[in-house]
Amino acid sequence: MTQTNRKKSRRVTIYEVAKEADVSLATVSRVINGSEVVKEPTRRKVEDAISRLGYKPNAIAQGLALSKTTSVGLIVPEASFSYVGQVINGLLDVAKIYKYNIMLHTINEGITDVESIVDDVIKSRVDGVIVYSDRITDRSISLLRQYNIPIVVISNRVSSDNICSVFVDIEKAIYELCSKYLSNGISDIAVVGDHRNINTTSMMLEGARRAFKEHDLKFDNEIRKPKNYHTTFHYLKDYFLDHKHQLVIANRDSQAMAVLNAARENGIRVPDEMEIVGVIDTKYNSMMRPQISSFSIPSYDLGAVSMRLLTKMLDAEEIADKEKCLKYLFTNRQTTKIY
Amino acid sequence: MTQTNRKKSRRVTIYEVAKEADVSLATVSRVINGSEVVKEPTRRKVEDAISRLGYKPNAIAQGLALSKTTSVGLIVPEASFSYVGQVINGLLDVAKIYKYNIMLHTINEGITDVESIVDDVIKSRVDGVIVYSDRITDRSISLLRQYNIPIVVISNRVSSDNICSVFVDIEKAIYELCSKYLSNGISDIAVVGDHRNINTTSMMLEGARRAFKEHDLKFDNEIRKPKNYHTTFHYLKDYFLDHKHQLVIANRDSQAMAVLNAARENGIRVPDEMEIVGVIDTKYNSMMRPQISSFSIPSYDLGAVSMRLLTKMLDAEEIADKEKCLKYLFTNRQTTKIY
DNA sequence: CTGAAAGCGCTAACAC
DNA sequence: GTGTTAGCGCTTTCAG
Repeated sequence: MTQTNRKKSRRVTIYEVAKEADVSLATVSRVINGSEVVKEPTRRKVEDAISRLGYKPNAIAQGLALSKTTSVGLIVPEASFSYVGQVINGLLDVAKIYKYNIMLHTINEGITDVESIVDDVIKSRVDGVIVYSDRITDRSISLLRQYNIPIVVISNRVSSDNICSVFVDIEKAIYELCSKYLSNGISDIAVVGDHRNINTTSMMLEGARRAFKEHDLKFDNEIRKPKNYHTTFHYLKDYFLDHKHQLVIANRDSQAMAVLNAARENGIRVPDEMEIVGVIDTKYNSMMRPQISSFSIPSYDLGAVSMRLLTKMLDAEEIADKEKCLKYLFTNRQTTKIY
Repeated sequence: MTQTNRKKSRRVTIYEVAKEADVSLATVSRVINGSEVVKEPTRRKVEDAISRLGYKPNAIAQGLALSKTTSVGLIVPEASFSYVGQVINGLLDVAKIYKYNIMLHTINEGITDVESIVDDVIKSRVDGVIVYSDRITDRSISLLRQYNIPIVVISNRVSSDNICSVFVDIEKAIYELCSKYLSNGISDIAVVGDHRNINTTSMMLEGARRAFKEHDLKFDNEIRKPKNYHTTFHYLKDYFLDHKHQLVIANRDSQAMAVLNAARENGIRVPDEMEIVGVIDTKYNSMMRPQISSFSIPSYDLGAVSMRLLTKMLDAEEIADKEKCLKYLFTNRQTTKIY
């Protein structure tokens, strides 16, 4: 680090570099943008000046000049970070590769209304937006679209002019699961509703209904329960007093855990008397005893693929498939006996 | 929404608003910045034009003009999002209030070196930075400081010219815990090392050592184990074959769970034969059976307080205490009998 | 109270 | 190859 001590604070600009290197600012610009036309000696002079001065291009000024910020907005639901975290990790890794920055926004029900987030997003002039929300309001999407900004929606199947989506076919997952159980003569199946993810819940229910219908049965075992773990747990403890399903399907890991704990504390043996399957897989599933069987939604990939898709949209590349459906697996652990 | 349909894409600028309202752009600027000096009728004209055109100020241009972006950089370690998520939530809520945007960066060991992140941060010209990392390199901090950008460090006690920090006194927490146990005649205490958080680990060890020293004992029971849950779990299962501590203290929730599972699967009764305490508390602690006793580090507050502190630094307000130590609590659950 | 004009730091034609 | 210059959209003196 042989950096001259500049006086307090003053950020060094392209002008100063130009003067230091005794060239015009255009040349400096060419160098920092890797233009091929600069002659080698000139380039060296400039690069020397840059490192001598510790110059870093001002992305804001670049953004203004290019009408391009190389940053994308990310909107995620608050709180449920253990799962969303994986999505974000995938997203950031890819963003890094393509040199995009991420502006993070969270939706917390009630407190931050979506409108105000969309407002911030628009003002910040990001090049694109990735929304991970179970229930995007058409309202906010259309607001975003008015500004003609490319959007990728995660976990919701939608697409149109400037919108792509990446998701997992939960309906099919649950359909297959239920079918398998029904074929084995097990038909007392319940699905735990997830208020924070209404859309996912309804996909789960649809999958169950379809499977039941094919077996000439009717599915109507949605356990509608309160919001978070504690209330869910207590609700279920009560509920299981007079409901003993053979299979219970839950969305998030914490819900599956609540089911498991409530069942066992009511003396219901898992998996002998009741089997449990989670949809979302986090590391906690295998830390429980018994370990909870679950689908493994590829959360990291959900993020990575979304970001990659967005970069394509931003480069105006041709997109073969605007609705990308990712594969899931089923991981059989200790709360199931049939699989 | 009575918004005229503008042609594709063209973002409306302050000039267009000015023309539409038949005033100068300076006046429009005054209006959007809430300047008091604009006469009411003029203001109305402008506001009408703004909503008619659906104008949103370009934050990038504002940023350039003001040399101020109203956005802050956030640097967090990758992955461990279930805990970090809470910190981020707190941070975002406060950021929202003070109208700051967050640019999210993650450090993933090996892949993204800190230098390149610092580089991005500087280029993006954020007004300030919040770093949540157990082990900030002095190198990167000093780089940031060269650019004279205010920094808040979470979970590490540091402060200087442009740096503040917010943390929890883990050393004291462990000291108190150990003291209590030692006073009760329990001295076979072990601390599980956390490779991802070396600094935290060393604070834990120091606390233990101090307590032991006061009882004229010497502490040297650090369980040095591999990185993630699975290997930790297997390592511990082996380890517990010939080590049966009376109290085991672990940092993250997943580690405490690994300890619990490994112990029980080796036939060690918890808490009768072995007690377990976690440092970080997440909802998963109380989903385990037995529920894991732990300190509750106020993660949300860690984020919220940090952001608030940063806003003060950015407003050049006087900061009474540059090193903010947050309170913790101990939550007694089912893996301890003494507390 | 409002308008004109000079930047903020950089890019991209367009000259030379 | 390299320099000149006109913006990108907004804020802020400084006049009037």
